[in-house]
Amino acid sequence: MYNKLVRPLYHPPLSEITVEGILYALSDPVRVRIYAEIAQSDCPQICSAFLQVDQRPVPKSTLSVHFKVLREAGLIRSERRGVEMLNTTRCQEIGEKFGDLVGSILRAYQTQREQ
Amino acid sequence: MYNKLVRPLYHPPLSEITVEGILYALSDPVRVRIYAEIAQSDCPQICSAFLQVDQRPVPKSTLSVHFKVLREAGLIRSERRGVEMLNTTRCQEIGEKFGDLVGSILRAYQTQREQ
DNA sequence: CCAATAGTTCAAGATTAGTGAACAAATAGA
DNA sequence: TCTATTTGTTCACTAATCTTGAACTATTGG
Repeated sequence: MYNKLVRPLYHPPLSEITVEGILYALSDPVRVRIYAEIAQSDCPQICSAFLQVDQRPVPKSTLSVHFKVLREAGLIRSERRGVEMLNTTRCQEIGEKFGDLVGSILRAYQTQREQ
Repeated sequence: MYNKLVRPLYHPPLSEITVEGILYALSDPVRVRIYAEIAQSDCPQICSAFLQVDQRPVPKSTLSVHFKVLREAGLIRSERRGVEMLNTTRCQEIGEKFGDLVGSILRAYQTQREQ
């Protein structure tokens, strides 16, 4: 009956995380919003928490792709719990490698939103 | 004889410069290389200085597009002098608006290149 | 089991990127 | 004033990437 397979999620090791990958992932307004929300929250966030971003609906297939981009850029870690996915940031690892890169991106977006 | 027109170059005002535009522009390895070179040089750089980037040839139509992306993201200013274009960064203006965003991106790329 | 829920995959259309060839614009030299 | 040369832009076409509805997988609760 079923013939499609859901492949296990890929999380790149720190050595494979690149600046271009991070910048690309965060150059999309919806993706930064998602990332920023996960980063500032103290508990893991599930994907479907973002079916609306900035009052706009995000189709769930699109949302799935956004999470994949963030994950494969090395920005987040996704872990299945039951029927949901728990998403957390990998900001500590990235901080070790790239210093305050991600922090200054988030601050710049914050500044932009305030204007 | 001629029927195509070269439009004047557009430089967005500071108010139109966005974080997403900057991240997108700098998420391309060739473009950051160009930008970094312009930023660290004390004299304006001409476009054709980058017909080779990282030992690889860059077609000049492609190069023209890269400069356009950097320019329209607000990262550089291009001024024609004679037959050449002089390119300089707008890092001071951007710094006023977005703090150390661009600096930390360049540092992260530098770190990456050293590994 | 079955229904419900959360997320992924696929496929098709839309959008964007890369580039060779033709062109534009400026200049230097005759 | 031509003409050749140099630098960069524009166009048009192809390739690559993005978006998203529909179908599917996976897990759980009843």
